[in-house]
This record gives sequence, structure tokens and C-alpha cells, in this order.
Amino acid sequence: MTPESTSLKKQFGKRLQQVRSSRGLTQEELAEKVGLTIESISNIERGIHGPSFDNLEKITTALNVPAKSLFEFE
Amino acid sequence: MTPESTSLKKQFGKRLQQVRSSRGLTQEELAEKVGLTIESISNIERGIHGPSFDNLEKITTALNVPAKSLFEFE
DNA sequence: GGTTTAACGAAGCTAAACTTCGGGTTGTAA
DNA sequence: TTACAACCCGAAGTTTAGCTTCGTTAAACC
Repeated sequence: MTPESTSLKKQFGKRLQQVRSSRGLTQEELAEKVGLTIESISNIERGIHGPSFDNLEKITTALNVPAKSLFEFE
Repeated sequence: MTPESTSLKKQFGKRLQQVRSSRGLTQEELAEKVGLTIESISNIERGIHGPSFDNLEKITTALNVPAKSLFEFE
């Protein structure tokens, strides 16, 4: 089981949490900006599920980052 | 209406079509690799809708590119 | 002409995104 | 030691948007 085999959802969630924190936002604040519940943001950050494409776009505008940057993993 | 205001779906679809073509794949071939119908691939490339996160991951593996590269627009 | 590739609509289906409930954990500050 | 903030976590229900299945049209190439 290589570490690279982590699902895209998990990697995205981890990256989202990084960017959100770096912006000094709580899950609740991001949720309100995007128009989702805090639970849904939590689920996305934990990799339970990814956002829909429309919500992905809203997240990028809420965080003021290009979509690309949310897919930059290490 | 600035050109930049094009929806993420549209931008992603356009980029997907670029990458797929550059790989010398038809919509049908990509559809088979990903496990979707050709109509669905067509809809995604035309920006009718985006892929689910699971299918986004399958697309990246089918094209052998990082997810990030499908969000690199100009 | 015949074949391939892909655009395009409409209408239905279903999986996955999303919500709503409840409870648990950690940190910290009063 | 309590109170609050922020977040994790599971289960069960709802909704929506991703996906399919029909069918038509058209350009490109042989």
C-alpha cells in the first residue's frame, strides 16, 4: 500500500483544510460563504466525499484561490 | 461580461478536451477507460456538467496526468 | 456513398453530495 | 471545573447533479 494511493478525495480534503486555515477561516465561516453546512465542509476536509463542481467553484471564490491550487499536493 | 467569468465546468471541459486530444484518444476510448458513456464524456467536455470526484480521479489515471493539470487554464 | 467522430436535446434514473440529528474530543480561558 | 469554540464522527434521510438512454444532426475523412 503506497502512500500515493491515497484517494483524491482525501488529498483534496487535506489540502482544503490547509488553505482554509492559512486564510484564517473556520469551517463555519467557510460554510457560510460557500452556502453549505459546517458538517458538509467537515466531510469534504475529512475526505468522506468531494464537493460538486458547482460547490468547488464557490469554494475557490470564497478562498480567493485558483482551483488549480486546491489540487497541489505533496 | 469578462471572459474570465466562464464557469469552472466550461473551463475544465475545454481543458479536458485538449489533454485527451493530445493523448490521441477519442471520446469513446476515454469513456471506456473511465467507465462512463461517450455522451457523458461529451457533456463534461462541453461544460454541461462536471465529473464526480470519483470519476475525476479515474479520468486523471486514464489520461496519466495529475489532477492539477486539468485545472491549468489560460 | 459509407464510416468515424462528436455536437446536441430531452427525459428519466441513481449515485453521491448534502442535510439533519445526535454525541464525543481537544484546547483554552475564565 | 465549567464553559465555550472548533472540530471530529456516525447514522439515517433528502435532494440534486451527475449519469444514462433514447434519438437527431453534422462535419471530416476514406
